[in-house]
Amino acid sequence: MRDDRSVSAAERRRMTSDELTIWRSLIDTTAELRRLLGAQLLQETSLSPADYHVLLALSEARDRRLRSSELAATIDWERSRLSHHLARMERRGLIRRDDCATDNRGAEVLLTEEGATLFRAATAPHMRAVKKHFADALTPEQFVALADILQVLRDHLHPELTEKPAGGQPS
Amino acid sequence: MRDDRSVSAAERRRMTSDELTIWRSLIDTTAELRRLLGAQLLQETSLSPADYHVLLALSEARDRRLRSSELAATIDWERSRLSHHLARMERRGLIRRDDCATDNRGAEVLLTEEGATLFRAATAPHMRAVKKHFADALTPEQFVALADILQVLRDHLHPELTEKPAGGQPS
DNA sequence: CCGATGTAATTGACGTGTCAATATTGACGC
DNA sequence: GCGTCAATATTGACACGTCAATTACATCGG
Repeated sequence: MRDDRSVSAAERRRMTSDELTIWRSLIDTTAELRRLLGAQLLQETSLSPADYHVLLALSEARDRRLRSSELAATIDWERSRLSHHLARMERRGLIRRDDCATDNRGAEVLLTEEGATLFRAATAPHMRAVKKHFADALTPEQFVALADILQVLRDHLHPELTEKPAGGQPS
Repeated sequence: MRDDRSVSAAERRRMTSDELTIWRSLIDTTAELRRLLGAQLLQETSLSPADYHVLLALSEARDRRLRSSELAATIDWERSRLSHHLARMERRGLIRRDDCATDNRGAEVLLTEEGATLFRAATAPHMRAVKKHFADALTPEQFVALADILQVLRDHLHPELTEKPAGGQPS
């Protein structure tokens, strides 16, 4: 019903300077939010946002351990990036890498006690910071609008993943 | 009239899991957009987003030259970051650094012919890419809503810069 | 069993960003 | 002029990210 808007009309026009301004504002504002929250996280917990992301995935995994490639898939990182980062985290004692029992190529990444403790201690302050600098600024209506906008942007980026509106709702 | 919303009510509640989801979606989606457009820019023009940002500021400057610190202020970068990046750009012949005539401490950064040419060639493809992956996805109403949301977020980040709404409403 | 092919994970090189030192020079008071 | 302090710009050390090899093992056809 609105599927064809993005591929038929409005394709030939140039981008408005207003639209460009909003694009830059989006990039700049999100960058500033990331910097602010990242710096605060690092200062209060000695964990970088990347550390936090890895620890979050590990702490939610069964037995707090994951194959390296599953971890990469979970947080949508390139393997190489993860390898480098795990090396740094291992040096700091946040995680450990064991040889995998069922596949001698593989490694299993697991949370150390220190990693788990640091992550637990980081969660609440980080949530508070996100609330303070992001969530507290917006009205409920704005949250709805933003969620809608982000959904549209993601669908536009991944047209192949967009569900056909033909079938019914899952329960 | 709505100034006190952010400092009085709603301060004690915890953040909703919906709000957290939207936060993560905002960070992830903007990151993906940056990555996609950055990769495309780099591939088509051999300019990184950072290069582009620097060249944009320089090409809009009087005589296509700026004091290093003014350039840093214009694009809101730390001086050190700019120094490092200018060194890399100078190595590639995109810019040059001359001693400043009026202040022997300073340096003036200026666009080379090659830098100017590359930047001109990069502009149109980059605009097209932003339009394709961002602007074409949103309705006019969504642009308005997004601009509003970003304004609120920026005001929330910089309360000191927010104009007093003392005067009457604009029409 | 063996060789070709594929997959898991790591490594090295290099561009990028931040922070904490540096020089070096201007500006100001005396 | 001279000492002090601030401003300009750079540098070095290191964390982070990407890309292109590389290593080591699994898998499969024969």
